Amino acid sequence: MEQAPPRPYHHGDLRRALIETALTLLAEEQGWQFTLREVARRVGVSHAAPYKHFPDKGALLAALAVQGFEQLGRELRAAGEPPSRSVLAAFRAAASAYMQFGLRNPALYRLMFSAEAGDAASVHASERVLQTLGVLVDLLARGQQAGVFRRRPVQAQVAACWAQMHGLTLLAIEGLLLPQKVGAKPLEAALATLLEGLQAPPP
Amino acid sequence: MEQAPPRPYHHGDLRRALIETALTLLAEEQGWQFTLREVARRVGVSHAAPYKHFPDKGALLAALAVQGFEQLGRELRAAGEPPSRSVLAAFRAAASAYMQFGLRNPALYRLMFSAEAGDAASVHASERVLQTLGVLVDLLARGQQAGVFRRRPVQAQVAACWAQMHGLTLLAIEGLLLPQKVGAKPLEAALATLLEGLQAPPP
DNA sequence: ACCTGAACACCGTTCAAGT
DNA sequence: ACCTGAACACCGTTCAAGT
Repeated sequence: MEQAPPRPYHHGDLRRALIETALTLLAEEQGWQFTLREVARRVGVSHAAPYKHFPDKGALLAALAVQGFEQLGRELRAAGEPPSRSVLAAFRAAASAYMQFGLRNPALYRLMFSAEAGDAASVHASERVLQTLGVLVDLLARGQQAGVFRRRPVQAQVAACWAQMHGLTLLAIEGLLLPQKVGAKPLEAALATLLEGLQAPPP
Repeated sequence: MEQAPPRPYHHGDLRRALIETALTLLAEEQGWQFTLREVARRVGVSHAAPYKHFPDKGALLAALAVQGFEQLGRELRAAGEPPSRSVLAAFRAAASAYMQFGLRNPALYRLMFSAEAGDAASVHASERVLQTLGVLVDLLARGQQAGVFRRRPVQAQVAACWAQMHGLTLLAIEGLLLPQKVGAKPLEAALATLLEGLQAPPP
């Protein structure tokens, strides 16, 4: 007798199916308030099955957050690793990619930084983020050497940039940066203010 | 017969008691995941009683958020309304007060900007915030006239400042701005970067 | 090894009924 | 007017038992 292909019960990889369905629900429900039972239902599996792959709901959420950081890291590198552009252009591109990731995946972005979602999510956030922001660190260092950025401790500069992008992204997600209230192009304008703080004054 | 004093059932103002107990729980649980039933239990009332004062849990959370915005507004005004200081000093004080409010009330601060907590919370956030940030608008306008700030659209500047403070506050709350990772005094350093972007260069 | 079904201790919310 | 008690339809999580 031939061995049946090792497709365990349903589709061979429940873990991945759970993560993908959870990502869908995260986007649909605009948050991590979706239920584990609903995830199981959609995947077509009993509500107890997920517990064979994740110790609890928080662990599943943490897995989503990790995916988010990896994706964001990829997009930042794609935007910031310069194919012969100026440091400034690369920096702008990276900052823009960061904010657009947040706007395209609002619920995921919030989850990535949400201590409320069971802590697990943000436990490793710290390390993941600093990896993710490596592109910015490089650009700031190069920009300082090229004389386009003020000479300041890079760690402090990257913290300021990160905070600015994080704040803008979240405010934009919540719809609090509406053009009527805050000027025509809030994201661009805020980025310009940030750059004025980073750029070295002409000698 | 004397009328008994109109203390309805328990302490005369269940609504306020619910809000105050909920604020305590919000701080204790580090988030709005506390249960309405637990609030009722602590107040000493049946779990159905809150529904006579709030249509649902989201409405109670919204009331907490409103309280938060009012408190933040008061603290900003106290810090920023200048008893004869320089615009720059007043601005620093206001920014610092903003971030310290967030660090002192992390769960409340998150709730105030949390669309997940039933939307109701952030529905009015937008208007409340712009009121709250009025102090900054004034300071930026005065600073521009005094020549200490770059002449830029004030709405764009205030958006940039707000985003910076919001981002710093949230990152600090999540513990992602640890000095080891990001330099000695991340908040001060980021504020300095912000100010370099706002301040007019010497002529 | 991987999944199911029943069960436990909870929720948020509703509603008739009490004082 | 303000609150209670029982009830409904859910959760997250556990665990013996199935294949």
